[in-house]
Amino acid sequence: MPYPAGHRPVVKKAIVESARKLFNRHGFESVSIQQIMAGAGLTHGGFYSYFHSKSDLYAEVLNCFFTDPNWKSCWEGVKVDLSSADVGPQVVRAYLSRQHFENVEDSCPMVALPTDVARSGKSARSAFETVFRSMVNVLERSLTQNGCPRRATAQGIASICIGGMVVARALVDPALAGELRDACMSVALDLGGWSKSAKSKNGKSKAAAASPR
Amino acid sequence: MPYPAGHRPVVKKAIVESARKLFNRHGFESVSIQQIMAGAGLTHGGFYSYFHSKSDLYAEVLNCFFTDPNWKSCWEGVKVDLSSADVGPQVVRAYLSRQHFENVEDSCPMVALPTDVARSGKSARSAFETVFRSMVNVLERSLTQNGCPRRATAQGIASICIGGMVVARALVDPALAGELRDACMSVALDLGGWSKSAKSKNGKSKAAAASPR
DNA sequence: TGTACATCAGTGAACGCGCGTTCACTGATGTAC
DNA sequence: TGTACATCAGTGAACGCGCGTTCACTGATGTAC
Repeated sequence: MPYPAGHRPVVKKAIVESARKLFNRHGFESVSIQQIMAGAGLTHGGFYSYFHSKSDLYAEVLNCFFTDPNWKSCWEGVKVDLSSADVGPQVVRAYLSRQHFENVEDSCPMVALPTDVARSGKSARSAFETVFRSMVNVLERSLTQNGCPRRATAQGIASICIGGMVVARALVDPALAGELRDACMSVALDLGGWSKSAKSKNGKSKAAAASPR
Repeated sequence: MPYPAGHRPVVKKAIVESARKLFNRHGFESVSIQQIMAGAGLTHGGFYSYFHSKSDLYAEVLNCFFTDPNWKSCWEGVKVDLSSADVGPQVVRAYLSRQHFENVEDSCPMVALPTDVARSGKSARSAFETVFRSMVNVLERSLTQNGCPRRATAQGIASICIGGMVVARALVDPALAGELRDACMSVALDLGGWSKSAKSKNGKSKAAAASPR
């Protein structure tokens, strides 16, 4: 063997990483196996000793994303502490950050690939669903308890974050994209009861800031 | 000529319509010119007498969407009266309706194609931006006046609608997709001050319903 | 009205190309003796 | 330690295929006389 016994998993991970970045940037259809393998420093022929098909790799890319407990690659460089009580606003701020907006390659797959996934098979959509459920759970746990439907609010906040980023990436005008990210961030923080005015004014004005009348 | 003089525009429109439906369903890359032309009842060879390239057609499909002042094809069958004062909640309800969720072919392109557009050239993204600005404007005009940043709220509502639908389409579990649409609808209506509790209780509880504490 | 011609929308064969996938082979490594 | 062999990760040529695009041609229509 050209490499130590434990080497294949390392190579496999390199292929998945290469694929993740290329898929994030160009989508599923526009990326060839040759490009993916080249990104991992290999030739295309060896691909099928690691994966059954291109679709298989796609599902694995999405699943790997979920496997990472800290969603590290979701917003590379932006620290999110899952054990913190402040995790909700942290997630919102990181998700809608300029960093996450610009870093397409390391972006959350829910932002980069949602419509590709919607057109894909069960395994890809199942992986996507798991990622989404995780995000909603994290947000929900961070909402303070009361009688309101916290789960629905958490789903709404997640949708603003994902939708805002997806739309921002599709616009031409960078200024509008920035404005949209800011708007979504303030609305989302407000919905969660995490906005600055909420903290300073205690429980009443935070809702008023998001609801215009 | 095999057809009356004014026939070419009709045929061109048929090609655009065929392309719109196929792009909505399968994305830009996965649809061939042969399929598009077949959908319009023609063979592939004639395509280039109507369009310069496949990308050209793509931009035109998106532009046509904007051209339609009533966004008819956005939610085929769901009536939205743009002159009504209630247009905001009408748009939200139509956008997140089960009908719009299921009707992929006639779906709003911001739901079906946002990531395809994000990877495309300037013309496609410019068309997308115009559609988005229109949606935000319609929502903004429907928000009642007060000192709050109505534009930011309108952008947030639009992002919930688009994001909620994009995510719902990518999930495997239909029940979760339905729950998500409902959650986004209630959060969005609440943000706009259009929820039922807002109407009945007058100005205070509508905010509380969306903000969990 | 009838004939000859010009127009041009649409056809379908052909082009080069890159794709996903297969597979016989290479050659570096580990193992047996 | 040295030799012969087995293993197998990775290579690269080859496969059939469908793509976007081009273009010589067809044949139905409109026009001129």
